[in-house]
Amino acid sequence: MARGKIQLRRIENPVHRQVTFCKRRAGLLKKAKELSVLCDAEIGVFIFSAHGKLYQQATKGTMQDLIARYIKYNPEATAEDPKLDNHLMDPNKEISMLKQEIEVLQKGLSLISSGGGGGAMSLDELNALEKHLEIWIYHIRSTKCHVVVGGMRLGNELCRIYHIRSTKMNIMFQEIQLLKNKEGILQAANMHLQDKIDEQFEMAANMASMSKDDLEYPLTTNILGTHNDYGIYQF
Amino acid sequence: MARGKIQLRRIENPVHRQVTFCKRRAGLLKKAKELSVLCDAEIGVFIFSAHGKLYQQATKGTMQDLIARYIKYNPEATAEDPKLDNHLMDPNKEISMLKQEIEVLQKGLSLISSGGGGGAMSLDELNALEKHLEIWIYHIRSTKCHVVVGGMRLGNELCRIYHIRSTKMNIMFQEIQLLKNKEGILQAANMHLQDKIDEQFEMAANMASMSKDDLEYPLTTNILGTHNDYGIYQF
DNA sequence: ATCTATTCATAAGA
DNA sequence: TTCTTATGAATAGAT
Repeated sequence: MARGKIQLRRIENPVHRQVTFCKRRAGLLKKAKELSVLCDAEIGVFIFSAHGKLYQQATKGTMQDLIARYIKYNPEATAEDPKLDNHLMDPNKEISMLKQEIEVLQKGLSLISSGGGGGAMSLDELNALEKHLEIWIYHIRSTKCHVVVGGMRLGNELCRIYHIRSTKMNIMFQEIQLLKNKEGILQAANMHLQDKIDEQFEMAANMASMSKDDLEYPLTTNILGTHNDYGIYQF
Repeated sequence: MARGKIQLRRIENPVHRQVTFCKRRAGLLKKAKELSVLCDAEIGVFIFSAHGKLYQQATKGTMQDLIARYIKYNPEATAEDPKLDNHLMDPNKEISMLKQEIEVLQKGLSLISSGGGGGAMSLDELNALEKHLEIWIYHIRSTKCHVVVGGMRLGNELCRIYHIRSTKMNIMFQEIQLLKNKEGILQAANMHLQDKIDEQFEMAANMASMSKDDLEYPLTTNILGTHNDYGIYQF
């Protein structure tokens, strides 16, 4: 509409698209407000960006009320939709239902996160978790979530701590690599020493007919085993 | 906006108002369609005229789906109300809040379960989970939702999921302790071996007058140094 | 409705 | 984002 007409199709350049989205979104909401004021109309607009973010405007009252009015306007159209039906049921009943669902979900989450906390979980914990996971998977499958975000704000402090943790984990990871390398070197050194001992044993045996058993130290190669034999986890 | 600017207030002349309503309504819906196409957004508009007639447009899918999406997203419903007391708030708003909370919980749980089948989580699974969490937190951070009060429960859930990272760190910490122990054992084994070699050397020297230098291996005790000499960090 | 004179919205570039 | 500016679009008022 300015400095060159544009085609009525998706703008491929992401930067241009984003800029245009900002401008036109503002323009659309402004137009809606103007129309509402000038002509005494009640208008609702909601815009989901490609990334799933919601922008909305309700020119009179709340969007909730507008939606209620919309649903009331053509009841037969929405009657089949169970999602919308929920909003028409008894509020108290629905609230208790939802709270129950939340409880199930919270149980699942707490079991998982606390159970995994110390490394190994007890058998009882595993059984309980399994049971809750089944319930929970049922809930997820029966819910079509095509919505990305719940509107939550993560405090700056939490974000900062989060990144510090990332850094610390990286350091820990390096540390583990280093220790593994050292382990490898020590194992090699031990084998070398064992070889030397064996060698010396041969010499000594040849010279004095000693018993070999007195000089063998399997500790160095077998007792520790390989690291992964501990079986706690794998990197 | 032509042949004279107009004031942004209700048009009193009913004829003018009706004409303007027709024109601008068409313009608004056209703008909505354009924005949707150009920027790949999903937009719903509904207009109730002063006399209660409904005009609507859903740029993708149906208006019902859009409303369902809106209801599931619904950051506004939980954002406005500073009152936290569940029992005193508007039932509709509470329902929206609870649904949002459920969504958050399901999201977190789905991340966890997609990785962990039914048993303890491996570190690999935790890594994958962590990656998902980062994306998730990114989404949360990039959402300008003014939700402050989503309630203690919502915050706690986030924290609980967040602490899965702690689980990973605990595992890493255990791993490091384990490696350090192994290092100590290996060092001790090496010293023992070195002692045995020295011992054998003495015997051999006594028997055959060999040079001690041929059998000493300082590698085992000095080259690696102690673990903390690497100085990367301290717990 | 249709027509135009204007005002508005906005694409492109910084 | 935000600002500027040249242009295309939308539309108020007349027909």
